[in-house]
Amino acid sequence: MKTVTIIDVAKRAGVSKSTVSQYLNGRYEYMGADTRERIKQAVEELGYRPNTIARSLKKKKTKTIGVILANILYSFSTKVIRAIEDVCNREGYQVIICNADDNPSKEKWYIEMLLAKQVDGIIAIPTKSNIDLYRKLKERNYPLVFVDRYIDGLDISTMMLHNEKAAKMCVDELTDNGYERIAMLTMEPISITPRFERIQGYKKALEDKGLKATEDYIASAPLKEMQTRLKELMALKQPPQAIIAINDLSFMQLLTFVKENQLEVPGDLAVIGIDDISFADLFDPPLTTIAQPAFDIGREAAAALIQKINNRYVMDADIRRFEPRLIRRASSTKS
Amino acid sequence: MKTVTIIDVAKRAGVSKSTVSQYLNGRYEYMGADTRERIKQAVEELGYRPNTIARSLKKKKTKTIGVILANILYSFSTKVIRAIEDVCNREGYQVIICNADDNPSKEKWYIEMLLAKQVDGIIAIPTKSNIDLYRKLKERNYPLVFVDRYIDGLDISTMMLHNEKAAKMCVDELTDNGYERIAMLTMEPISITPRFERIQGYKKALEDKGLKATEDYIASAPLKEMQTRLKELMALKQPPQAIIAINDLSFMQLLTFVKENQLEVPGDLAVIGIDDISFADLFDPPLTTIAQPAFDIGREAAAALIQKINNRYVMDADIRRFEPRLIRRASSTKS
DNA sequence: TTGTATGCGTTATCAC
DNA sequence: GTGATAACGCATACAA
Repeated sequence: MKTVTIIDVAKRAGVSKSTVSQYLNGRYEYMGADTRERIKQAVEELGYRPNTIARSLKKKKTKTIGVILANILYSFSTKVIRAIEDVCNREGYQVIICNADDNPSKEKWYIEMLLAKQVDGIIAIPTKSNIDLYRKLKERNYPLVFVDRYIDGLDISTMMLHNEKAAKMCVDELTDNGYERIAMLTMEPISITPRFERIQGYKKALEDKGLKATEDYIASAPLKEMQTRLKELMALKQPPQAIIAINDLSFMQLLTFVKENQLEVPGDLAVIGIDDISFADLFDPPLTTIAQPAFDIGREAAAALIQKINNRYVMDADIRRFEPRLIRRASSTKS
Repeated sequence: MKTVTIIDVAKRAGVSKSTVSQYLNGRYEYMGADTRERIKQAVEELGYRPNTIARSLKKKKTKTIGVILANILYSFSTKVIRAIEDVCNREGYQVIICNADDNPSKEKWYIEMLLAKQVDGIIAIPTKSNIDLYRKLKERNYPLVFVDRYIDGLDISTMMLHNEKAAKMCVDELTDNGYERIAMLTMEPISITPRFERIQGYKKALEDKGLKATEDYIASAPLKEMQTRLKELMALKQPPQAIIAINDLSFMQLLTFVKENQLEVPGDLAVIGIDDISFADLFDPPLTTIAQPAFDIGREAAAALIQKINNRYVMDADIRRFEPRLIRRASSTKS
């Protein structure tokens, strides 16, 4: 697999390699029509393919970006990635994906690798632990965009759901339907932005309605222990009449609990989940959800990153909030 | 963001860049302990990061692979990608993902880009249309592994489900439960490997059981028209008693149909689906599925590719079949 | 219009 | 043990 270079093409076409380079970069003004044709021929005959690596070394642009996320298996991440890849493809960029698994040292390793690979920019769903590294990049003016999670004091543009509003939508939908004892189910840790903000929004919304937000009703647990946690929650003297699942994974757990305990929804318990799970319509009864515009978020993140790469002006410290959307189905209606 | 190079490190440490290079590549035998220490210092103080691009240009290895698939939103692809990324990460490779959307020209464009980027190898869920390009790569001995789909006459190692067996499992499960009129629901086109083979397996399995496989019972349609197609199927003089969904997307359609027409499962209609959908346990009744080991497939694909890259012996023309697994739930039991 | 020379940041081959 | 120096494949300023 001997590689054919620009020199081979030049020889074949009987010109110098600069001329070929001109041709390859579309600067046709600088050559005769016949030369151009000869080069075209030579390129085809030799099956020549420019070596992007060499070009990158020279131009200091790789036309590649890196995306660091927790886990591509999460449907939000998958959608974000898909949207990012779409706009990148359109702009001639390619994307390297990195599953950091919410592991700071893995995240750090990926950042280092991406930088060593000279990627033109990075989109990340960051953990809080590499804040120093991110800060250094920011100081160097390195193109960087965050998604889903905000890191305080870093001033990096971030694309995220309007989490408080999403939680408020849940609460309002339930109170409108007459529910008063409303609990929230969340995964741990609760410190990451979306969970934190949704819990805040939940509390505020309850207060707005003149309801008290007791800590008892905020049920947090790691995924594996969620069934136990739910059992405790429902064993309170005053068990909730409705539960808000903070994201799709929690929602799955909640539904499993409902099913195993043969609770009637919404009769025994109303439920509503943030994130639009694929089978919301298929469940019995259909599930009310708050959808977040994952594709929009991904698209805008990619667009912003590319703008930064191109050195166009992008307001940094710019947290863009995306609107949640209530999809009303039967699981939250009046019982 | 002025880049600090190996030369800066050399100056700082008071040695030549060759020595630094030695150091960076771990050939410590060729230097004194003090030099080594000085270089280490210099690297840290300058925050030096080797430029992988330059290294790649010299070594003709990028430690990067490309993965071309139809759509990362499909759960099979997502799992495969995740597994690939895992083993690549462990081996120091990074992965560029490409959503070709089953569009041959997009696929071709991605292949060209990946080659231009000098990726060390490619894993693809190929369309049939770029067979010539793939053949050329194969002839050049370029590291290439296929997943999910087999291309006849190309002799490229392929990792895929034992599709016929999967279909047979469905049929057997249903006949064991007394069903005789068994239909199959599939997306179009039916020419791609998994669909084709599953349909074959379905036919054979029926014959094995002494049942006739009528064309009437093989319902194929694009996703959007599947509801109509199902209506037709169920309107036959002899409608099926059971339907096998050929993959998760078809299965979703089938379940939607069931729900909208308030059919009782498995009383009115037994159902079973290939691919393990996430809510199989949550549906009412729980859904019998045939799971395919997507992670294993991805892992083995990546392992095989890396072996090829390292020039270790890999049997090509080696189609590795992975075992489907029946997860028996209520939707296929005796009515 | 086309050609020459130089550099991008590394690695590798040899001298010293 | 260490240091020049020549590649790697391409882009570009400048000369012709």
